[in-house]
Amino acid sequence: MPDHFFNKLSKSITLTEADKAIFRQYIIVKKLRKRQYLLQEGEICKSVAFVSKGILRSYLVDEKSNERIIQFAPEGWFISDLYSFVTNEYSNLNIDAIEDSELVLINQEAHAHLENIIPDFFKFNYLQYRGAYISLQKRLTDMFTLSAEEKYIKLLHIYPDIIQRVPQHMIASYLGLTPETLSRVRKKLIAKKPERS
Amino acid sequence: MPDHFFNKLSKSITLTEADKAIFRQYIIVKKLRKRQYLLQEGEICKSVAFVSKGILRSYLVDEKSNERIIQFAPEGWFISDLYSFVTNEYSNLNIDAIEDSELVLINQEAHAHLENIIPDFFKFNYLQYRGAYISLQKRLTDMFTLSAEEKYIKLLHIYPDIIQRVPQHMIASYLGLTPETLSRVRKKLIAKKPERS
DNA sequence: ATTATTTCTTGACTCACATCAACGTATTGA
DNA sequence: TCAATACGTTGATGTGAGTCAAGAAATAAT
Repeated sequence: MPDHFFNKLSKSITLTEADKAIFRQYIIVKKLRKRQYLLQEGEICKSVAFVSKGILRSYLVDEKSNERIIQFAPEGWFISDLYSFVTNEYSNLNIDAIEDSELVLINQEAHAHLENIIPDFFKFNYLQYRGAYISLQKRLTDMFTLSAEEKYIKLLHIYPDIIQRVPQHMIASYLGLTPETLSRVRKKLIAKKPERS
Repeated sequence: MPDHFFNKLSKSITLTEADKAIFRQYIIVKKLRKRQYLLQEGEICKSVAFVSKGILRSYLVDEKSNERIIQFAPEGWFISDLYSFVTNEYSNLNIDAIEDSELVLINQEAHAHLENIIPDFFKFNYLQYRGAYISLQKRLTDMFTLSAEEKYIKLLHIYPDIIQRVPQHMIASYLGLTPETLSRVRKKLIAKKPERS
């Protein structure tokens, strides 16, 4: 089951068979049904999840109980509330499955231990965080700079796959729009550049 | 001059005198006058800057030639275009000094080399990136969730020092507001809760 | 199969913030 | 010291996206 996970690691670092054997001792494979929570606000985020199948989302719920999606994680991605994971503070994020999914979980102790005994795993996380920071910065400037339509088009180019798989109102939430606005944006776009059949 | 820099590192990792001696071989101390550029868009970001005195900003300029401030870096902070620094692609960011400033520069080669020979420096950067990612995520959700007034109040609480030192229109730009809007927000706030003398 | 639930669309209306424009006040610099 | 430039305020007006409400389509559940 964790093959997909090992493949992911192998893209950035060198993993020996011995390393894999160690990993297997510490990781937990878990399935999640659609709509099932991995983390609920108020809990402490005890593990990082690698998605080997399916797709999850992290989001927070504001005072008016609107959901704000922070991140989608389809297969090959990691998801967690890093803040809570690192500080052991209560999370204000929710993470749940959008489709039936399969995960590889690494809990706090395992994560720290693995980083210690497998230096390349430490390096892997270094690269992950650095990369995540860089892309989040891009996203932030886009959110500032772009109109609703431009945001949607950009997402369409960067993650066409996610747009296919995820309900439209979640896309809207991720982009910081209302479902109504996104619906109108799409209508306008379809009028401009009709679907080829 | 790089004392401030060493202090900063020492807060997260252990630095021996030998380590410091190595650092001194690789770092460059540089002064920047107010309004002077450290990086201009179209260049490749060749170094990471630690601010030991003064304050810098990174920003991008959109089609309508509005400035969008990404980050302020007062003393004790790092600034660079990490994307360009890591990938060697052309930067679309500008970095300049808001006040006369003093920097410690570490260029790409030095940075990579120092990470190799001083494992704790590697660890330090790991922590930096991780922390930067976490706080950027908070900022992103704030930008989505909060009104102009709430954004300003939040900034006032988190970085009161920066608000004191930086022209108001730059605060507006950082918050994704126009100077006019910020001016009106402040007027309203002062009316509500008058300055104590 | 048909009810229930979730998701998407459309229209009418509102509003927070942007834009445009003019002017007052600091700061800076030869 | 007196332009010049940078910075901040205020008012009038515009607009993109939100809100509210109602119904249509699609999906899921029994």
